[in-house]
Amino acid sequence: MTGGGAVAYGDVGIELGARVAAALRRGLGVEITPAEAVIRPSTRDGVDYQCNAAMSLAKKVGKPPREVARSIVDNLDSADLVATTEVAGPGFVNIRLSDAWLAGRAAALLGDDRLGVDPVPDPRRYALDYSSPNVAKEMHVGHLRSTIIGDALLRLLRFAGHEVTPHNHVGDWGTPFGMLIEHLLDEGWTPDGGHSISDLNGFYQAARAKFDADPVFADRSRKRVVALQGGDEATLALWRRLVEESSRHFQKVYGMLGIELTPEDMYGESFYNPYLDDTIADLEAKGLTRVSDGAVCVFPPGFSNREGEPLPLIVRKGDGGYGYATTDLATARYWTGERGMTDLLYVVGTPQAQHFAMVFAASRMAGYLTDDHTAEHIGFGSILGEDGKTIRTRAGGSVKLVELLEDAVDNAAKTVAERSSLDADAQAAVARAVGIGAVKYADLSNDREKDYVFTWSRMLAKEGNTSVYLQYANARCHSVLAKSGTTPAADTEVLLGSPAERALALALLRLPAAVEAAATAYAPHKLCGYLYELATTFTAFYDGCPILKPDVPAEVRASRLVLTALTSAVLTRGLELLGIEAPREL
RNA sequence: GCCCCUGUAGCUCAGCGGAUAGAGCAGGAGCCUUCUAAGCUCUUGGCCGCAGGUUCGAGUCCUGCCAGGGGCACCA
Repeated sequence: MTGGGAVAYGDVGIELGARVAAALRRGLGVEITPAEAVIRPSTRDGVDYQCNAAMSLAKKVGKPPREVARSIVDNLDSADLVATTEVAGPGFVNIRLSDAWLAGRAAALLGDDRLGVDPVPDPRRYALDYSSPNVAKEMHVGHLRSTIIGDALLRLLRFAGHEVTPHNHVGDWGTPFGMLIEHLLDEGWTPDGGHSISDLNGFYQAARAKFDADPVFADRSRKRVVALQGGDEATLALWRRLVEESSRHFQKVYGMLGIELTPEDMYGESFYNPYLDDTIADLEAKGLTRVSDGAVCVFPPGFSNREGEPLPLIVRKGDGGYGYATTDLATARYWTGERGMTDLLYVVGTPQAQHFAMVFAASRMAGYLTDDHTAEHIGFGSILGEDGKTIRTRAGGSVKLVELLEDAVDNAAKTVAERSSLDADAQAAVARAVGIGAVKYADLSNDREKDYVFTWSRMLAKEGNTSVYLQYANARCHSVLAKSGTTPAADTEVLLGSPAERALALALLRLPAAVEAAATAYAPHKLCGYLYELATTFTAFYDGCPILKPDVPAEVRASRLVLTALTSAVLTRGLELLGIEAPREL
């Protein structure tokens, strides 16, 4: 018996939970789900998993917790996978898996592309909003977290078995474009191209400066906004050039970061422009709007302003223009209505929490979100400098993403040059993998909702819980595998003769639980934590269990090579889910 | 004033209502004629902000307080 139904591998905890649930049904006539069996990995010596269900069930069943635990143990039909059980403390059931089952389960992972992770039985259709840079502005550290976290979630959710459509809510519309286009014309641009902007920030700042200093220019700019929004073709042509120019910059950054977003994923503010009037008309038709201080508003219940009065979501401003609330409502309506998505995710900083709460509330009032939909603001904290304040350059400006990434790669290159014996090209590739990986891992390994302090020393750290540690462990795997001159065969028997081997097999089987935890909580750091544990477990194995030494028996050597190959496969897959490269050699 | 988030080792952080709260960094002591020392082993270091409550059991849930951050009508 290896689990029930379609579940071929899955999570060991769920498997054990199912056995415990059966035992409770058999022994005490109690019905619980496998999850309610509260199976947790144990940190105690000689114990692999513990079941904590007995204590909470005691009252319901009317028996002392230890007696419930005793009943679980006595009725457990698990001779195939459990070696020993014991009732301990107030009513814990300590479980040690059988070596044979563990070995068999580990061996079965070889050649399994999904490494034991079953696709979710109930796939959802996600629309995932992330990155969201602004046209005509260089990407800065403020965009880093949304981009990295969003991309990791895209990979994680897809691997978990969901359908995910990313959409990049680029800031490509609004009043600033009047001045930007006028400035473009002053610079001699034509709609036909042949121009480029080497310094997007400089371009924006120059336009801004002229707007502030020159009333004539400011006036032209305002007229240009009207022309743009009125659909003037010549103006639109220039606007498109500006968007293209910026898009080139975004793609450069995405390329450096290894982000999967493409120009096809761009659903900028302008995209929703044609939907805005209709959305407002729809809200009005449903009687959800009220004019307040000249603005058309929706008042979702439960929100109040400084004076304790109802807080509006402004759908049409007093001057007739649209705010971001309008766009966000149209966005929700579009992705659920026209694209049939079931779950909307927005990877946007936590300061926007109230805004999204209001947009979701209004979307439910309008029926854009129903009981069949979920909408979630995937908030994240700010990146702080070492002074605990929002990170800035010494000059007080925002830190450019390109420069930050180049610094990270340069720094990695120095270390690579000191330690690597690879040729120059390969070293450059490794430096990119290590440098970019370090930036991403430093971000992803923290709980995304909290602010995190950015320090170069930690971001570029080569020790401890870092991406390099994982990459290094993986490279060691590949090194051994290459030296072995063989490829572990799928039917190789896995032998767990030492605690280190056993611990490694156990760790390898925990990928499904890690993926599930990370995907359901939209929390990549949970996967990071697991991968780091796996890597430390492997390193202990690597340290204590010779693989290729001459005195190692052939069957032990073959088994250890399987464990090594599996470790590499899990690390590589895990890093891929985080969007981090796993070079075969460092 | 109201709402949201955060407070865990010197620092940066994990911690799923469960047993003696874990990592990394920094500090201390060791380990390379041996598969990658970007590594390993050992070690020092905790009134989990404070006070109550719920629970068989609370860092975790509830209430109050303190401290820090953020948000609170036409910028997104």
